[in-house]
Amino acid sequence: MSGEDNLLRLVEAEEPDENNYHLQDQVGFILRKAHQRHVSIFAAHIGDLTPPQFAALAKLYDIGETSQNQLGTLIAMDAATVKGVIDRLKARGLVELSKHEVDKRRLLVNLTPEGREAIERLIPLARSITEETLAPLTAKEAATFLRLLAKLA
Amino acid sequence: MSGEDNLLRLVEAEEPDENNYHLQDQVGFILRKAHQRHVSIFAAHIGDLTPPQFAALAKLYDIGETSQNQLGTLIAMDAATVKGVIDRLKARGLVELSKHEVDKRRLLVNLTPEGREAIERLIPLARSITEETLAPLTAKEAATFLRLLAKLA
DNA sequence: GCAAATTCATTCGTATGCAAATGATATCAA
DNA sequence: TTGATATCATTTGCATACGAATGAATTTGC
Repeated sequence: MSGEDNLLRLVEAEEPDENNYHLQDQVGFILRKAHQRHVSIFAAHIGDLTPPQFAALAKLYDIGETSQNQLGTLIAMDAATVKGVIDRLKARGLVELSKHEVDKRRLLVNLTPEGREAIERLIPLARSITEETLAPLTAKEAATFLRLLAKLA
Repeated sequence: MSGEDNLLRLVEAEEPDENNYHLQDQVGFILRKAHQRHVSIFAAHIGDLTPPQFAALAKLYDIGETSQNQLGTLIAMDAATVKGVIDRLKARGLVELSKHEVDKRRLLVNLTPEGREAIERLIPLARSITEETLAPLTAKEAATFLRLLAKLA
């Protein structure tokens, strides 16, 4: 029956099933899809800010004023990407920029009062986003997943 | 000691540690970093093709000719994104386009001989990429991780 | 103390990724 | 049959993401 059909198919294909490549089983492909799903959940909860923009605000709220480059390192963005993100946050009045007094290469970034207010308002929503993203897993599975995911990141 | 310092810090902050928001512990942030790492590994092994371009070729190799829209569904890309990917693969001679005889809305996509040759050459490299991406995990952890990741994607 | 190397930031080019609007075609339903 | 819907593809606009090149400022090494 099914087994014979599979055997026949494999013989016809002249290669065992293990040698076939299934895109949908590859970690990179699934990782990309999981990330897409998260971004979609994020957008449904926080429509007027992207995850990278939120990350920048949350990190500034956590550590206070820092250089654009240092901020990029902390939120895993290269220099070109972080510049664009900060430019857009600045245009919306959520962060302000200033020059480092000593090291003239550095551009300091800090939250404005509006930015602080925004991030304080958004953090509860971010908790919901995390919760919804992990909703397909049990609490135990979610803990395991986060532990293993952190190892890969 | 350390315990007293922590207590003091929490009292000063006037909130328990559980109420703090740590960006680096959020699933979305780690997911984004893990995806970035995978893309970087991919680029180190396959420099002249991106993961989405590879996904398109691999899926066409798997299922044969299909419409651009259907291909997008199978590789998790919206219509606008898949168009750009296919345009670039076409410009490189790896896929060819044709009109559907019956349904004039549809644009059929198929591998060229060069595209077939390319994907056959690249699949072994893709296996290495998967392996390297999962390298921080044991075999058992990797199996668990893929199972849980699939639930989220 | 000075030349070399490094760091910080910017700019350019290319490639996803998605929302929204549009046009062409096909299907459904009254 | 025809009018309303739905599907397929394209285009535009915006937002990451990163490599490479550039320039300014700092640090290192000798």
